[in-house]
Amino acid sequence: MSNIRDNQIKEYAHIFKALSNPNRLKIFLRLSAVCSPPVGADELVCKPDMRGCSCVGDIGKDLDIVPSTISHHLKELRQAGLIKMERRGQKMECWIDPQTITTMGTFFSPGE
Amino acid sequence: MSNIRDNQIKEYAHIFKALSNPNRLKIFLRLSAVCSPPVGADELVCKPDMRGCSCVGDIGKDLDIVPSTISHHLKELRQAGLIKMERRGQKMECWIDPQTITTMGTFFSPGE
DNA sequence: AATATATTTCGAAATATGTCGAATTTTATG
DNA sequence: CATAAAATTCGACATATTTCGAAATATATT
Repeated sequence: MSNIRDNQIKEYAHIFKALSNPNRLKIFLRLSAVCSPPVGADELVCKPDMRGCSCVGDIGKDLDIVPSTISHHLKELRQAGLIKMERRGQKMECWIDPQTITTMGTFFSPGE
Repeated sequence: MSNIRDNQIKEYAHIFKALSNPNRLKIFLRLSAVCSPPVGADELVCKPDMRGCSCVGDIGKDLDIVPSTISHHLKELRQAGLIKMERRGQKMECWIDPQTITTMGTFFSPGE
């Protein structure tokens, strides 16, 4: 009894759930403000003047949360489709997925 | 240690949490599609051809959820600022708060 | 290879959530 | 006033979430 609309609703609910935790929302906003998406297919970049901004450890220091918790939250954001992640050496680079943000923008303005 | 930005983040998180449950999201979308805000200060209206659309019982029948649960969900949506409610006789009229929707629209398009 | 750094995985514990049914409250009607 | 209809409140229970610390894994450096 679960049609397509039902699945879409679950997807949106998933995204909202990912943003429903204040700490996860903070992480999201931090990434939003600071990081840009990868420029090429294989190459990831953060804004040069903000190097290292998107790593687990640094986010954790900012928010005073232990790495294991940050890792968990990032996983949730990723599974909801809000961010992307890729290992770069020891560190884990993560950035906002602009696709999903665009989709969400239209959600709250169905009129036009 | 909680500044203004921290409170704003909590408010947004509250809104996202309200929409994070599939059933609550369905209720929200149903109200979105069907009801219009009150025209005057004291007068509430639903679209004429959809009369009765926003009552607890009717929503419950649609979603196959008992009234007490619907009531609970509506309370959450209201407390998050997403909907407004007012008694009209035995029934409870509820409608989307357009103010909050507008606010949410800007959340996902900070650029312009 | 040994050590250091960064992250993830794995319990575990406290708290929160979703849902129901029963009882209560509010309003309408005979 | 007695009964019916609609909604809310209250307990209860199962499940989910948030967070941490310890242990494991991945990568870099000496």
